[in-house]
Formats: sequence, C-alpha cells, structure tokens
Amino acid sequence: MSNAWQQEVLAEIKAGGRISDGDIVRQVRRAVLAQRLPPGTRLPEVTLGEVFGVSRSVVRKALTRLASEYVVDQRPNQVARVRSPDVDETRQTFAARRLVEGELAALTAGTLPSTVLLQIEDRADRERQAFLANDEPSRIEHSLAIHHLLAEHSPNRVLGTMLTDLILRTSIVIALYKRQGLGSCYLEGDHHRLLEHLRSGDATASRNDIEHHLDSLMGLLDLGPRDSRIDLKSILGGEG
Amino acid sequence: MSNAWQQEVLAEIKAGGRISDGDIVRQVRRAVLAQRLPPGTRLPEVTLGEVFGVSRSVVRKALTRLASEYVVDQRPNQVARVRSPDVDETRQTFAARRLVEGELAALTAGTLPSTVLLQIEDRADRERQAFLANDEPSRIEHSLAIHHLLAEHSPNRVLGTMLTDLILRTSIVIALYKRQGLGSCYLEGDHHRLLEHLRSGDATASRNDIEHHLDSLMGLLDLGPRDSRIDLKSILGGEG
DNA sequence: GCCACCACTGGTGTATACATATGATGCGCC
DNA sequence: GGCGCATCATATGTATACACCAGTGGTGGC
Repeated sequence: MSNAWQQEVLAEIKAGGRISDGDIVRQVRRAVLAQRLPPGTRLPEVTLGEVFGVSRSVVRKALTRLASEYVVDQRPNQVARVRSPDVDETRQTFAARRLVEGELAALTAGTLPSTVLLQIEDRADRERQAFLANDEPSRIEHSLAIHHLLAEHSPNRVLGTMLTDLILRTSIVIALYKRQGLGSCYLEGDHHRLLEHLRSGDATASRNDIEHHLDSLMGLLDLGPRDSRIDLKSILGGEG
Repeated sequence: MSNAWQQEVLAEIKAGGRISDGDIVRQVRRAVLAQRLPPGTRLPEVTLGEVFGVSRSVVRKALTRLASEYVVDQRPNQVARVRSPDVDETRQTFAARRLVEGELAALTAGTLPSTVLLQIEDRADRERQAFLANDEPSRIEHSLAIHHLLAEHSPNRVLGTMLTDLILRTSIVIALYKRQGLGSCYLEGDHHRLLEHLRSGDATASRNDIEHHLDSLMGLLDLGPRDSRIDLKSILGGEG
C-alpha cells in the first residue's frame, strides 16, 4: 500500500467521527478505481486496521464485502489482494454490462423526471468541459455519475443494483487495460445523444446508444493476446 | 428458528468435520429455499453459533455473505432476519432473470458438450418423474439443477454468476408467493423443449423458451394487489 | 555444491471479553 | 386507567488473545 494513500485517508478520517466497515469499503473502492491501489496490492488486515484506526474485526467485514463485489481477492489463510481481472473476464464484464445497461436504458427512456434529466445534462456538460480542460479525474467522476443516475432512477431496482456493481467492475478494468498513451476515454457526444433519447422516450435508440457507447469504450482498451505482460507487471510490481 | 431444523443441521454436522462460514451460508440458503426458515425469522448470532458449534466470528461472516446475496436482512444493531421480498421486488427479480437467463441461453445454444446435454436431459426426465410421483422437493431439486447447469456452463462466467444469484432469489420468492393450494410449479415440456433448442443451436428459440418459461412461472404466483396481507402475515407470523 | 529439513516471521482463523444499542416490562405518577 | 420513564434482558459492535497456516531463509547432511 502506498504511503501517499495512507496519508490521504488519514486526513479524511480526522475530519469525521468513527469509522465503520462501510467507510472502509467506500475508501478502498475509490482508491482502486483511481488506481491508487493497483491490482495485486496486498491488503493485510492489521495494516488496514492501523490506517483506518480500527481493529481487524471491522476490516475483516469490509474485506468480505469487497470480495463479494469482486474488488478484492480473498483466499483462505492468505493476504487479501486487489483483484486483477484477466482479459476474458474483462470482455465478459463488458458484455454483461452491455446487456443490463441497455435494457435499463430502454426501460427508463421517457420515465425520468425533469430534475434527473437536468442532472444528467449538467454532468454531461461538465464532463465535456473537464475533457477540454484535460482534467481526467473529474471527467471520470462526471461520466460515472451519469451512469449511476441511470442505475438509481431505473424502474427496476434489482437490475439497477446489478448495474451499479457492473459499473464498478468495468471501471476497474478500464483503468487496468486502458491503452497506454491514451489520455482519456472520452467519447464525444455519446452522453448527450443518450440524454436526448432518454428525454424523448425512444427506448430502442437509448438501448442502441448504450450498446454503441460500451462497444466503443471497450474498443479503446488494450485487450490483445499479449495480456500476460500486463498480468505479470501487476503482480511483480506490487511494491514498486 | 425451528427446532426441527436445528436437529437436522446437527445431524449433518456430527457427520462431517469442522464448520466454516461457507457451510453455514449453504445450510441457511437451503433452509430458506425449503421454507424451513420462513421470511422474517430471526437469526441471532449466538443462537446460530450454538446450532453450528462455532463462535460468533464465523456466524458474522456467514451473515454478511448472506446479506450480500439478499437472503438475509442485516441492519445495524438489529437481529438479522430472513428477507421477505415484496411483490414489486418479485416482479423485478423475474424481469432481471428473464433478461439474463434469456441472453445466456442464446449465448450457450449450440456450445454445450454432449456430457452436459445428457446431464440436462437426465434432470428433465427425473423432474417429470418426480412430478408424476408427487415428490415436489426432488422435482424442485432437478429443476434447479437444470438452470444451474446452464449458468455454470455458459461461455460468459460473469453473467453465469449473476444467473446463479438470480436463480436463488427467484426460488425464494416462488416459495413465498406460490398460489396456495397449488401443488407444484411444474411446466410440462418446457425443459425438454429448451434442451432440444440448446442441442440444435437455435439461439433465438432458446431465448424464447426461457422467457416463456419464466413468464409462465411468474404467472403461477399470487402477486395480486392485496400483497399487504402476505407481508403482514410474514411479519406478524414469525413465531407462529 | 546441492538438496532436504527446520525454525522463524508475518498473517489469517477463531474464540472470547467488554462496551453499547435496542426493545420489553413494569412501576409510579398524573 | 393510561401514559411516561426507569430498568433489565437480549443481541450486536468492537477489540484482543491465542492457535494455526504459509512462505522464507538459513543450516546441516550427503
């Protein structure tokens, strides 16, 4: 685990009160998404406990939950590690999200209240601005927010929750397999186009927008057959 | 918790060796599916620990995992209870499974090795026999096995795992909302028809088979607007 | 010089003790 | 007689101690 991350976490902790397992789950999720905790990173229970100022009991519960959402790999008698999905799983995760989010977009089209539509529009605008300003972290934040809004406000809560999980998993593999040298995964116009179809209630077009969006996104990844290179790097490079 | 169940569990425990959290998860899942643990049943950590002969540590991990697969309701400072999905969630769960299992059937059609096809055929035959013999428990067992085979042998492991979860959740609500007086939820011919389409590699027909099968299944449930009756009964009737 | 073995270190698995929250009960006051 | 409050029983939240397991490095025999 990186010391920079430890310090950042500590800063946030001092501000608030007591830490619960949910807090740890959120923090680790965020750190993994931002690649502050790269795949393969060891997450010993005692160390995490010291970082967050709690005992192993709380950490264990957090790790169990993280394992159940496929962020962390937990094996008997072994240190928990940040998971490193392989190329196959990456493709399958995208296929799953394509199916679920496409259906959700179709179901949701024409049902969103104007307040939510405005939120999406705002996020899409800000995403473009962040892209133009080369501010990739906030660009990602706004992009994720759009998809989360879709998940949260869909009429089917079961599928919505599944999409929330899949957004997390795809975000992790995007960070993992993004083509090196590619500054951003921004797809100009995709989100604004989806927004208009959601607004007008065109279910088929909304589904197509999502499917095309995700296909393009996966196309930006480096999923060549030489995946072993990445895997090795992530395993061997755990400590720097 | 019923004493009959405790005794049954104890019997199985004496046979084997030590109990892990995974064992508890499996046992509770099975008991919930078989309605030996009806919705709303309290599951105190110490009691479970005594039943399984382990301490609260192990039970807590098991409960956390059961909560993450929506079998159990775990709230802060409150006793864990067997979850009782309402009518809305039931419909949404069926819709989700319809989507996922339909896609999986289409993806899997024509790809299954003959050994798996024979397993499915065997299960379908035995399911019919069990139905004719009025042996509902083993009929359910064989029916579930067919869908689990589809989930396990699908080319997309991510969707496969999602289907496994959804099979569990739909089974729970089927047990919950089955029309009273209805002996069985057997749908004559559905599984044999699906098998033939999987074998011949007809993706579209396989998807239709699944969707039709699940629609029929949901049609056998009692999801009328007077759901409050059921909900009240399950909450108030926890102890008999 | 090489291989097998053993002790050691770091870490998880499990049980348990103590702190705390919640719901029920019963008493007293209004 | 009914309402409110103190009190207690029950169960969870958290920390910690001890046992066990896995990987590692060194050492001795061959």
